[in-house]
Amino acid sequence: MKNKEIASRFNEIADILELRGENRFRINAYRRGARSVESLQRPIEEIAAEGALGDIPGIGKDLEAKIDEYLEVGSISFLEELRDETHQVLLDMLRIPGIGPKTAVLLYEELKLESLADLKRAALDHRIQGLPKMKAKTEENILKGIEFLERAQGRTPIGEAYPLAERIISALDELPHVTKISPAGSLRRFRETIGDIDILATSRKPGDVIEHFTHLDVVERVLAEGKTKGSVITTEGIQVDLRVVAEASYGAALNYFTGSKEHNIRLREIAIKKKMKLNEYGLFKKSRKGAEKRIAGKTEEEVYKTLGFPYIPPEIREDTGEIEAAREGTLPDLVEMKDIRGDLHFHSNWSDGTSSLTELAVAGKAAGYRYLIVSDHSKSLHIAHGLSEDRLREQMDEIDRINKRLSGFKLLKGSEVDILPDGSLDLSDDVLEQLDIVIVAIHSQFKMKRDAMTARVITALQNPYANILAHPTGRLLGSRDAYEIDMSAVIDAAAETDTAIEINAHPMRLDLNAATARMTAEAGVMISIGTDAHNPALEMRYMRYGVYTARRGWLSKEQILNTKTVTQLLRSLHHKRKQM
DNA sequence: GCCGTTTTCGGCCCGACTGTTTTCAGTCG
Repeated sequence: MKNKEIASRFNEIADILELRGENRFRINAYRRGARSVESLQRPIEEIAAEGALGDIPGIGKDLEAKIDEYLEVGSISFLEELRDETHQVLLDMLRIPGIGPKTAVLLYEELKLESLADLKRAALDHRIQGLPKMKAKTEENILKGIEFLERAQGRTPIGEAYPLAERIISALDELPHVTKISPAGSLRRFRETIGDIDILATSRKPGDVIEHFTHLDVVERVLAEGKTKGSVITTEGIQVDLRVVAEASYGAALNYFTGSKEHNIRLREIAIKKKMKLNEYGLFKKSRKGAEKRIAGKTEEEVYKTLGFPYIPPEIREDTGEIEAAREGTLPDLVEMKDIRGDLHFHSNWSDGTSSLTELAVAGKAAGYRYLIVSDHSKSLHIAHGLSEDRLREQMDEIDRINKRLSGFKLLKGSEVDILPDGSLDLSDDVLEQLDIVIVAIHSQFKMKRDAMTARVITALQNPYANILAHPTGRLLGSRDAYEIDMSAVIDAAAETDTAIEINAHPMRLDLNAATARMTAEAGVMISIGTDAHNPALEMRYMRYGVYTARRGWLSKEQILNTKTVTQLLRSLHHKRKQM
């Protein structure tokens, strides 16, 4: 799948054109094309093969030819020429916060830079102040920008960002004159990683709120402090932006600051066609005399309604079809936390978890669940004290004993069985047959060739007892890439063999991711959400990241295994055993 | 460079904050 490669090349073209001061609309066309290609739900090679590149929004004749060229020869000659004429340090400088194309070119030409190290040295030697429009402050900001770049590598996982945002929000919420406060941005859309944390509030005294915010304990450095907007870096190195708006604008502002940018642009374009104007202060209509009147803005619902749409939930505001679905009245009824009846991936202290079976039952019941699976590792996974077949039988007896003492709640007998390199399972069919639910997953030999890995997983799915494929791509956010595997083939096999695929809710996994989960469910495969918790006190709450990933994948509760009752769940899973 | 209920040319999302300026360009989201 070359979507990302092509998107990044279009963005690079845009960057270079911007450095050269080209027409900004031409630049924007490349950026729009890049976004469009990156957000495609399927491999661009497939679309090219169908001759349907021109149907992608933002892709016209020119960009289509460049995509074809890249797919055929692996490069784009136009970009190669641009690269030949552009020094790398110019592109490097664009990654420094505060430096845009104009400043980059000026610094490059005046200082004869060869690298970012040169720029840092120039700043330290005070050779930047004195250049046109550059003084001591500019120099200081450039140094800070370089430091930020060196320190803050990449984005923050939502599992870190969300709790931090909640702490800041609850601290600000205590202020007497803060009336409303909410997360916004990619955090509210529950993206798996967050660039910076956006928070929106309403207050009669916006300046006081901003001032309080910039003096919170978690603040290490203040980047900006205005009348309605404050921006800080926390001690963890995460940027947090706070905006304070008036009550009458809250809905419009929440919509604006939640994004995505692509979604917002679509909404604004629609507003313009309806002779309206949408900004963060509201939705406005122009009178004949040219005066503007606010016709919506207090709530998001009001903004969408006045534009002629139903409410679109934040998690799907990515311009991947939600505007069209809203127009046609076919928006999905997204799964919610309250629909979840149980956790379908959990470890006890029989393998590498921290808690006893009884403690699991107590925690599950306290969380309001009706069931919770015990899915300890199987024998091959020595490092996690995987259970032998005898130990697993003992555990099943113990679960039976505990269940007799419970009412309205059930521990399910499960196992997270290793998929061995040849695709066979680590436990015999005799034992698997006695389990309520069999999870299969890969924990070894990650570096197999793509075809072999795909065949390995498909073989496992063909076992009549395999119910759920867990963390199917093996990726760990920020530390390990997905292994080489053809997910389209795996999804097809799951559909054929009546096997579910997991959204692993652990915030460092989120595997399946939202886009693949959407593809999977569209193929008619059931999705299971499991926290993979090893410590209930800390990790059970990860369920929300799984549910929000499902929402980002457009899933309704009918497509999620663990919204079913125990009876429905076991009946649907055991259907496969009878079939095969 | 793309696009069309403004349709093959002439538009293209919009405003806050900063740092340098005396009225604004650059950057960011």
